[in-house]
Amino acid sequence: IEMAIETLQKSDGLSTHRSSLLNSHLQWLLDNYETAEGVSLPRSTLYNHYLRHCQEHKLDPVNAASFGKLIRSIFMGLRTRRLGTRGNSKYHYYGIRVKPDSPLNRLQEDMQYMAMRQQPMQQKQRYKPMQKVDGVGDGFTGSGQQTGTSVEQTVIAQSQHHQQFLDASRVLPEFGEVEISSLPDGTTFEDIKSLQSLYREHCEAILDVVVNLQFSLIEKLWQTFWRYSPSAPPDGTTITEPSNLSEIESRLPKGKLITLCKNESILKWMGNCDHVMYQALVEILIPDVLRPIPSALTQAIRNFAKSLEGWLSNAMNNIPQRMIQTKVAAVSAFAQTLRRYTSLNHLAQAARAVLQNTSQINQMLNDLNRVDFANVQEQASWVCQCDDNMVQRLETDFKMTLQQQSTLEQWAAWLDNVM
Amino acid sequence: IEMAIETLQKSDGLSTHRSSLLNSHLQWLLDNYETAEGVSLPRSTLYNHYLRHCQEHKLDPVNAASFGKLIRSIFMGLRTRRLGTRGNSKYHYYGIRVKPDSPLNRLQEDMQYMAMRQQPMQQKQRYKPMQKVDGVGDGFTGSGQQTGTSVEQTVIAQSQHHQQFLDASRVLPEFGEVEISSLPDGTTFEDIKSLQSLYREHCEAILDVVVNLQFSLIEKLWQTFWRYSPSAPPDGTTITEPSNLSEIESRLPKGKLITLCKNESILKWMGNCDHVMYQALVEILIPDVLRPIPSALTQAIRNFAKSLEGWLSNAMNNIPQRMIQTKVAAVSAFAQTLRRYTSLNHLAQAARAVLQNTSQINQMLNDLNRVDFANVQEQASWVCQCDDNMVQRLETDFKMTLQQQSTLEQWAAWLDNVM
DNA sequence: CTAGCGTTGCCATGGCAACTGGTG
DNA sequence: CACCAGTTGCCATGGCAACGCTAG
Repeated sequence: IEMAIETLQKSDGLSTHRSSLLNSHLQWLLDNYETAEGVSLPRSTLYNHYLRHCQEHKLDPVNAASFGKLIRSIFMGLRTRRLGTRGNSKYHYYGIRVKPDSPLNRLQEDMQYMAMRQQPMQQKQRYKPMQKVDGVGDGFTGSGQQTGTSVEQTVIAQSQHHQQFLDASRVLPEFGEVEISSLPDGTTFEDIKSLQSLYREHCEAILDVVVNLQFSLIEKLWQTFWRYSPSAPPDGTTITEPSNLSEIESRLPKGKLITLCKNESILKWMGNCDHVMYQALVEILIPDVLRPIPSALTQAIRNFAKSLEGWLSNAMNNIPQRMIQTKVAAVSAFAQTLRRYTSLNHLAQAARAVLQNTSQINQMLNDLNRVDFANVQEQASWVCQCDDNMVQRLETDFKMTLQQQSTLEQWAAWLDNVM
Repeated sequence: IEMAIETLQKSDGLSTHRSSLLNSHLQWLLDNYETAEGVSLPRSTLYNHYLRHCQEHKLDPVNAASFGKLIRSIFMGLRTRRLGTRGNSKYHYYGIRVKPDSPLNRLQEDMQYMAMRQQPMQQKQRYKPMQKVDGVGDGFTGSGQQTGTSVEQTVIAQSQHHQQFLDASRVLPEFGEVEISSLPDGTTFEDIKSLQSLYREHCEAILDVVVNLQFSLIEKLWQTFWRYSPSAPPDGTTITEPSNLSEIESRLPKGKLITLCKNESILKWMGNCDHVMYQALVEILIPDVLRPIPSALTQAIRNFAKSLEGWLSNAMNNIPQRMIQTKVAAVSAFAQTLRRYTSLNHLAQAARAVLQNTSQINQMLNDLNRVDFANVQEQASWVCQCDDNMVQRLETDFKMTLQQQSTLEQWAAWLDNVM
């Protein structure tokens, strides 16, 4: 609103000679961001958006520090905060947000990752608590404040955009049948059939929400399936999903479920199912340990992993111990795997950075020596007794050494050899 | 003086429970540094001193930022400056210096380097301008201000400390004889002998000052040898070294020197001598391209290299062109080599840092996985169908992969193989 | 007068330690 | 109450650009 004034003032005061460049950046910033109280945006996010914008428009970007100056000169009164879990704090601009109608809202950094995964979105309406999109980001968006970029929001915006289908029933391998020796007392073969299909659908629903990264919905799914009834109903539990619950209850009453849970064969079968499902989930969340994963997603996954065990054991509070133990053990292993994979992924990214750095330094070295070689050839007569031919051989040799990603020690050996 | 107050106040206000630690650091700081106007100290120097002090006293050091707090709480009113040549600026504390009587004055950071080079010091009094130690740091201590750490000062303090001998005549290889076909007009065989021995001594003197890193003295040496007489004597040239000059003049008059300089054989011979000498100098300055060299020394060497050509051509202003050209070409090549080697050294250090970083990350990875393997073995039954044996084999395999400094790609292959 | 260079202001980012609010 | 974890103040370091001086 009143920023137009600042804008003009700024662009007049500073640019004049390179106004085209600055104005382009400026316009883009004004088009996509606005001041807003109480919200913050990670600096890196903003800067990355800017870098992408520059790349797309073939502008050469300024560095982060200068970009910071620009931002602060446009959006006055920005404060700085450092948010994130302990030891992972990131710098944020506090007092700015992406404009609600900005294309950046659907082109978040996670997009590239989600796009690489071929498998968005579109949930089948199954036994899933109906929940508003903007009511979800409750427990796992970092430390819980509005950072302006919730993974779930992003992803969901995307799913609405892409409208692609992913059929959980196709992704999730078959579960196999219960191999039961004798029916438990008071149950029929039909009940077992019901359990099988119900559990299959339950697992597909879980897979659905995981595909959509709506991790927090899992808790509700579990509670629904395991007929969770809080020992002391805390507040007005607005009868959540009566339809789903009653449908489930009609297909397999809670009593029978509990009976079946005590059966050894059922236990074994469900363990196998979980195994299959969790493997599928890992595949979905981290299809390739080496592929970069946006840190927001990593964080979300780790928080997810942290919550899993608690959710499950809580949801199953009325189920026989044996079953709880089996399933909680499985989910713990799953959580552990998620933690391990995200750690590995993180390390892989770090390692990649370091290696690229190495390459860059080698490249520098190479360049430096290339430049020098002209000179070396002049000096050849006095530096050593070698002729130009020799020097060129050396050069080739050197390049080869570089290309094979030589370690410093190999390089030392090479130098020793030469000098 | 009035800092004792600050001291007590500080140590009372802050420490109380870990007073021993703080007081130790504090006492050391107060013993070795004092506020002083108009001088600055590189922060890294100060911090390195501190680190050494901690190492020697088995105290665990605080990080640079916290150390900064400490310093500023003790020496009030420190300002910060960034000094150094363009692109090489370093942060300094402005308003503090090493106490004149502090042992740090003779134990500067360069010591470790000088100690590694086995070859200090003790100059033979040859045709070298007598110069006071504290009058030397004129042209190459960075940007010339008093940074409190002149390489030359350091080195000389050291030489006085070590009192070791290095005989330039032993380090410098033999020069060989002049192979002359016919004596130039007006010269005798004796003159040639004189030139040979004079030049040999001259070169040994050069080697001496280079060993002592007193680079700025070289100019005077050249001027003396080449009978430099400024076209317009600028100011009261207080008859510098009349003894040396007159001795040289008596052994080989300037006229004969000039005559000899026109002789092709002499030219060739002197070129060879220079070649030998410069190689020796390179050996002395940079005996091992891969060994870390303190940045102050690198900088000094580079400045030295920058000055060389100018000094020589200026000193030889009364000498025949042909000789000047030959010798200036040689010294240029020498300067170029110095530049190249210092660059290489710098890059080597950078590369080493990067590689160590890589190793560290690999180490982390290794640790992480080691921790995990206990867990993995529990999970083995469900994560995959492999038994513990298999897991252990994997672990070994993984370690091997790490040890061979695998690149990320190799590592990727390994992971692919496993997962 | 211009080009080069040291210096410095402003911004970024990151570590540590102190503070603080929620939790067993 | 102790403890944990997010937040923030203070300091470090480093890049870029603007400023001012000096030498050609």
